[in-house]
Amino acid sequence: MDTKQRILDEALTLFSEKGYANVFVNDIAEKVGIKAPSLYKHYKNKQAIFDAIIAEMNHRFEQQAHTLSINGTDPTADAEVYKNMDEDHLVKLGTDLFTYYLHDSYTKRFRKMLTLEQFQDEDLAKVYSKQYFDMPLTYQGMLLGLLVAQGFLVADDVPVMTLQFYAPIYMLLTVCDREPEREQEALKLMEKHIRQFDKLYGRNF
Amino acid sequence: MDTKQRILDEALTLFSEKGYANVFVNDIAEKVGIKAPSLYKHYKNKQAIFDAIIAEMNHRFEQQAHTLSINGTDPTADAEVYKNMDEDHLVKLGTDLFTYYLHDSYTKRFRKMLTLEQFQDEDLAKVYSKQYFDMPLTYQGMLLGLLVAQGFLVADDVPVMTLQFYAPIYMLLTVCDREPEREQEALKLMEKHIRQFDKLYGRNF
DNA sequence: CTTGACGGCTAATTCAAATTAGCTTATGAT
DNA sequence: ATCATAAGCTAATTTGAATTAGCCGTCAAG
Repeated sequence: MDTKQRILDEALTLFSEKGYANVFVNDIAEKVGIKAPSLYKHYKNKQAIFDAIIAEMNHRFEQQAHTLSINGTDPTADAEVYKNMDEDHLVKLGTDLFTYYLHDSYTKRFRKMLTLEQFQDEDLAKVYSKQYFDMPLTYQGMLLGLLVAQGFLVADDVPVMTLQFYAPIYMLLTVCDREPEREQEALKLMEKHIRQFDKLYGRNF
Repeated sequence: MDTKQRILDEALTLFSEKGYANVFVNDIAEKVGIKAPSLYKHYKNKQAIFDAIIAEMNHRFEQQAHTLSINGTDPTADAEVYKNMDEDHLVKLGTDLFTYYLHDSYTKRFRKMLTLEQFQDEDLAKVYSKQYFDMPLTYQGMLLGLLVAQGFLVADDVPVMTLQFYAPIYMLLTVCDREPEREQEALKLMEKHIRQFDKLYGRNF
């Protein structure tokens, strides 16, 4: 990886741990293995580093949204997968989602950085909500909607059902971001949550 | 309110909006209506202001925990209240909880400040988790447990049920902290969530 | 009625962090 | 071969925020 990219990488790590204002260009340079003034050969200033990270993040998010919407708007593709879904599959779905979000290096650092910067301006607030509230609800809503269509789940209000599926997962994720040592506890609770969710929605009510 | 307290108050407001590092003692002084150096007549330095806020927060949290545990460990008190609970009562319970947490000035500012500072050190992380994860689950678990005991709800795993009740409320709260203009949307979703929750747990499964 | 401490002010001072200046070396294109 | 550029370095410089020094008015206790 070239220096320019490594700067973004190390800066992102630091920003996600301490927040923009608590990171000094010196810290970033040190991690990269160069002196602070050399950073300015690559970026105009500290803010430009932050902006570049946000730009890259938006780019990745867009790609992700694009991918999801391609898969998502082609019900036949997913429908096959979920044709004979059962509780264990649903648990795996949730657990994989959780584990991916929790451990994927970019995902994790972006999320933590956004957590710390979300109140700085409206744009960041919107990005956060979109990425961790609206999009998951939309996407998972499509999946769960499929399961309803398949007769695997029963619900008269899919958006609310989706909220009830996702919110506990989201909440446990934020706990683990803060206290990584609680991951096992969180995973256990999550599995119980999904099994219970399946029982609740798995039959008529 | 005397100056010493007003400093804490204005500082808390600013910290909750911009985070500790982005607030200058000058800003605080200005809000209080004095010059920066005068702050030092009341607090040793900027950090001491932050510490005093945390101390006050811990104090309030402890009082709250104490109050809750008094009411909570006396089932007869709450049992009466929930004897003839119905769906509308449950909606009111959740809505009140949500509205209180969202609008109470101290609660809101403490929560937002903790959100921004939660990764700074382990203590703050623990306080956050305790206050917004463990305690609500414990306390609401007791309430819901009572409703189960009354036969109003049915569940074999109360902790998971509680998570499913609380997590959506928590998540909608964080959305509103970030984008206050979404409050109405959030309230509507919340009401639907609770009604659905009641339907799900209101009969055997 | 005076004195001391409380709380405010202005004018420094300090200090750390961001940024700029200007030199050096390597390297790839002409 | 040389020259332009990229990318590093050290040594300033700038800036701005926190803090300290030291002065002043008020007021309550003696």
